[in-house]
Amino acid sequence: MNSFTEENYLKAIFKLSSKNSGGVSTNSIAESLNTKASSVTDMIKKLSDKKLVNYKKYQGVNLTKKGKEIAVSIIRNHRLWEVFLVEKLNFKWDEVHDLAEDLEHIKSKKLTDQLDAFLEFPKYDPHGDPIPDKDGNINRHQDITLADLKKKEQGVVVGVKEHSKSYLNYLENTNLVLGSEIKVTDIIDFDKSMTITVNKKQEVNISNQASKNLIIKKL
Amino acid sequence: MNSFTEENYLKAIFKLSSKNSGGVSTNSIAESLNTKASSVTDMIKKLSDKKLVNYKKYQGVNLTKKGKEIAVSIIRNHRLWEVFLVEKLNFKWDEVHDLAEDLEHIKSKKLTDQLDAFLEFPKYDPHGDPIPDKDGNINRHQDITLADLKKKEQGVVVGVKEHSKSYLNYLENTNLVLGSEIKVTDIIDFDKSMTITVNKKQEVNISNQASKNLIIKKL
DNA sequence: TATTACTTTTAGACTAATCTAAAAATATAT
DNA sequence: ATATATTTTTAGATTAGTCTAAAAGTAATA
Repeated sequence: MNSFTEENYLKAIFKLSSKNSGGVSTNSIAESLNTKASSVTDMIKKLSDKKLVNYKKYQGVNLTKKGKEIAVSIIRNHRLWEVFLVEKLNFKWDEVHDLAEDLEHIKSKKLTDQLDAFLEFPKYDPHGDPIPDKDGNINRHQDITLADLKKKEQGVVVGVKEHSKSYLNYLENTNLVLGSEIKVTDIIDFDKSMTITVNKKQEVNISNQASKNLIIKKL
Repeated sequence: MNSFTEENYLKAIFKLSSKNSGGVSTNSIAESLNTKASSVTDMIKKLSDKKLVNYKKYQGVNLTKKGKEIAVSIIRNHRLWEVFLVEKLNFKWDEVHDLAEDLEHIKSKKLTDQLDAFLEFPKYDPHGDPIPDKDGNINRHQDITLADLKKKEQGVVVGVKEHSKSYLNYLENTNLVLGSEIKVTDIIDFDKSMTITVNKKQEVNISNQASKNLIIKKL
């Protein structure tokens, strides 16, 4: 069995390696787990002994098949619990991350699969992140953000790239939730900020930093 | 914040002190947690420093008010999760203990209370154990077991004193589940084994060891 | 290509929780 | 009441995960 800590390392490595190709650096892992590079090196050695990562000194790491399977199953747990918390227990989308961070480590295939069934096999979590199925297949959506849209183009909000409470809160207050329809009415050349219409009624200004993190499906 | 381990000690002490009065002995804690007396002594010192138990060397321990509150809240979590697993996720009553053992340590008052509401404020868990309410009040039921009944007396199953998979399994196969009605038709003097009628149709023989662990409400 | 800067690893120390073995305290029994 | 048995505590080690500081390796730059 693997400890919570080991699982968190695997998850972090999985997320980092889907961003950039090549080996995942010690420093980037340390940063994403709020720990020190030396701790990461120690843990990497341990995971390497367990054949969960491939590792050559100074060359960064990559998950093995087995390591990837574990990472994906934890992500599946995490996202299913988030759906549960929002849909069944009336939590807001900005409140569920930390709890899911704990719940995800409860290891029971049966629990996960029954929860999945109870929730009627959701495909996305409350932030639009795709939920891996029983077999670990992930259904990623296109990586287009609001910032990629041009003047007069339209889209629907399908996800976020940033999960901080403050960002999610801001979005909710602006009615920019999953499913919201957006039309770009203007783009300021200077700072790339946008004026958009939300759900055909509300006019909103949005900074480039905010629009870059909002995943959109073009209409 | 307290570690999972500390919480498990508090829970064990709580359960042991409700059985016998006076200080809970080091050995009994060690036995109930499958650990060694020396480890218990160490942990007791730590809990004592945190003012969660009262401790005098060689005299056993007792929970302080604060320690008791923590223990009760963990038990509340445990039993609510058991209800969830059985009622919503279709687990059997003999499958839920170990999972609840993990889930109980997720510390969020909001999560617990919302779960309670979602389950419509259940009073008992799937084994008939009472669920403490928001304020920690526990609604214990009378401690009469099947073994206390005399010939021709009747009762309803309201709980179990033993939670092992094998015992619960045996009960289920004999239709001795919560709510089953029992009439004692015969008691063998030699070994105190009983012949009983379950739900007015089924005749069953039950050993004293088994009947002593079945909590009954007399009819 | 040498020097500087940055990243990664090693060495050694710390904390939490555990263990074994031995010592100290308490309980039991002749 | 004294010897014996049992329980509890102490002392010292071990393991997982972390840290700081220093050494080693890699990358970037003049």
